[in-house]
Amino acid sequence: MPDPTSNSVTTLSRGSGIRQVARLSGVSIATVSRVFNDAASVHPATRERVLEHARALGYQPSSLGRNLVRGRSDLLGLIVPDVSFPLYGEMICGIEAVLNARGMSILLASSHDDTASELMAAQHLLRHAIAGGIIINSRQELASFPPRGMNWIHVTPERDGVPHGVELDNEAGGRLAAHELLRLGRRQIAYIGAPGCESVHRERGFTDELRRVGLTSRRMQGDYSEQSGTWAAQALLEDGSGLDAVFVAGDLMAAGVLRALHLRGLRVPEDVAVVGFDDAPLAALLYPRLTSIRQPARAMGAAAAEQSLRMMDGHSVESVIFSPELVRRESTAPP
Amino acid sequence: MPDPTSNSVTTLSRGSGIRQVARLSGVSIATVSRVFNDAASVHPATRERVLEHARALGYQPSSLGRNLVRGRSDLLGLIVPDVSFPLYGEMICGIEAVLNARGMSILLASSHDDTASELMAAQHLLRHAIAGGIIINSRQELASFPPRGMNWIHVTPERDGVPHGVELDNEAGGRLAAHELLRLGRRQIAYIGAPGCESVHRERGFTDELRRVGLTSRRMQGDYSEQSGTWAAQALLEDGSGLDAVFVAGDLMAAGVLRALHLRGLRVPEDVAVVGFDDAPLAALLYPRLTSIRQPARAMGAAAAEQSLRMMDGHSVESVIFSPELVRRESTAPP
DNA sequence: TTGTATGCGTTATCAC
DNA sequence: GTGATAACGCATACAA
Repeated sequence: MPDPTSNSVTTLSRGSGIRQVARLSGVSIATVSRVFNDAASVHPATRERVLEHARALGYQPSSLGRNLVRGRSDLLGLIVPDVSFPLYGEMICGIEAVLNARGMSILLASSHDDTASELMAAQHLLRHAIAGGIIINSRQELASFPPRGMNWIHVTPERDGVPHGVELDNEAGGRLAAHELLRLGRRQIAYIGAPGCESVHRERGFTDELRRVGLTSRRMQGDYSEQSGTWAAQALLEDGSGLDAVFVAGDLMAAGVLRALHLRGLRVPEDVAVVGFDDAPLAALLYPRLTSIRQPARAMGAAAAEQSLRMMDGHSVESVIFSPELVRRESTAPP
Repeated sequence: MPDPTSNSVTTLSRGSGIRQVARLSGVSIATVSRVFNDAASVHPATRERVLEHARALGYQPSSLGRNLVRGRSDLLGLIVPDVSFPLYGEMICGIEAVLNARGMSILLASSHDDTASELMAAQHLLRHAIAGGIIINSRQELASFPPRGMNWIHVTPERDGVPHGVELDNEAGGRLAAHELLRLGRRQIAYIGAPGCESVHRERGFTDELRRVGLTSRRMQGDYSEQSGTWAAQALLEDGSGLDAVFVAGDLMAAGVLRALHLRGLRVPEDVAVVGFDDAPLAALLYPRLTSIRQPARAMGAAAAEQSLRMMDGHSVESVIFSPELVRRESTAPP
């Protein structure tokens, strides 16, 4: 075996390694390792000496080496459809906060709402021996997706009846919207939905609540875009059957609805009340400020991270369900 | 030395390793490695055989091992003030797209606009032997910050006169706004700024352009929040010296300006024209839709990633300066 | 309390 | 074209 210090030049050239610290401190690398994992017993004097030399050399233990020997990295893999979507950004913040407290960080990948790239992303993350994984709004079959060899936490509406991680109680959100609109005295209410099961659940809660007082609602289908909100609202207005409130499955679409109403010369909330969904930052900036069903994205992200941490530690995890909240703003009022 | 295959159970338990593939294929691990780095000469038949067994075992080379021996990981460290800020999200998307093409991914950290946590984040990333680093809107002294041992690409307005990476030509943005407002026939123009050098540069370009036609502008100071935009606009309106256009340093503040104008019963754009800055997604959703100076965030992110890649490959990098673009919408028109 | 020695999964340098 | 084998930087079981 070659002299452990013989290649110190190489090592130095890419930052000081554990060996330089050991050599200068007059101890073995094992002791240095112990100091930095402040686990076992190290003589206070020795520890001081090592720490001092480490500081002088600017030594930091390499995560690469540490993770390799541990067989698991200190990274959490995160797959998100699109980082630039505001709600996902919030979730990421929540995740990061929890992770930082454990000295871990996020390895980021985007799925672009595409099954194939989602799968590729997952495999890529797996190669890095991530300690855990979180997938936001996966497009895959929840039951079969997690490629294998590790468990993922899903942040997504319930599907396939599979327990999976964290979700929002979308039905409760729908009920919240209906309840508020009814409370305000609205009676001719419409729902504007979008593809995906979130929308289905929101609508179910909404119509259930209306049915309790013997009301039904008309419905239109959009695609979460502003434009589709405008179109849907226009269609609703055109058949002239009367409309005094509309519940929209997303804030972006709601922005389109507000515009259509305004173009038509209708006042919000006087003539028509509007309730959005998500409470994206945007909601508070629209004119009039949009009443919306708040999805606690940051908290949901944090919860997902905590579940993932539990899973890493070998504990069992259960699905945690978040309750949405009604945020009253200017777009709703009595007629 | 123990039999290399003696610990195959351990290895298998955490996913198949290079050794199982080698053993089953009847070749040495060196050959397997060669197959997956499709570099050197491997007999086509051998390659086929190895690939087949690898697929059957679900083998993927471990990034941990690979990065360790290479002394550098395939991760790019990214420090961003706040992931949930829309413009940063766009940049991240741009960065990711470029990185994916190289099979690299993003190691994410947040600075929360705080010097101390920014430094900690950088050190944390460094421990992971990141191949490169990008810092968005660093709070540090550009000249001294990059801790040491590696070079970072900064995405930030020019400061300290240090070349650093990618930036937006904020002065040009200011000129663009002024030019448009003048072209439309506006003459009583105000600027609403905010702390930081971006705002200073935007204002400089703006006033320069006004000066060319012998005009000056009034100014107010906000802090990029909607509320501050409202206050600034109200202050502008109250001293009654006339106002027919306002250039605002950020879209969020511009939203506040629109609201203040509306509350005052002034029509936009008929009475007062408004130009924002950034062209955040929000801009197109306000009422009226906001004319704004577009900051090509996605392209800037991509450029930063490309510069970082160049740096990793040992090439020199130069600062790349992006030109903003005027996006005309409903908030501007002739008086 | 400390040192020695081994192995983590991979790449790369030599031989053959 | 292929196989040994030495690193890579670290943690840890075991010996001292």
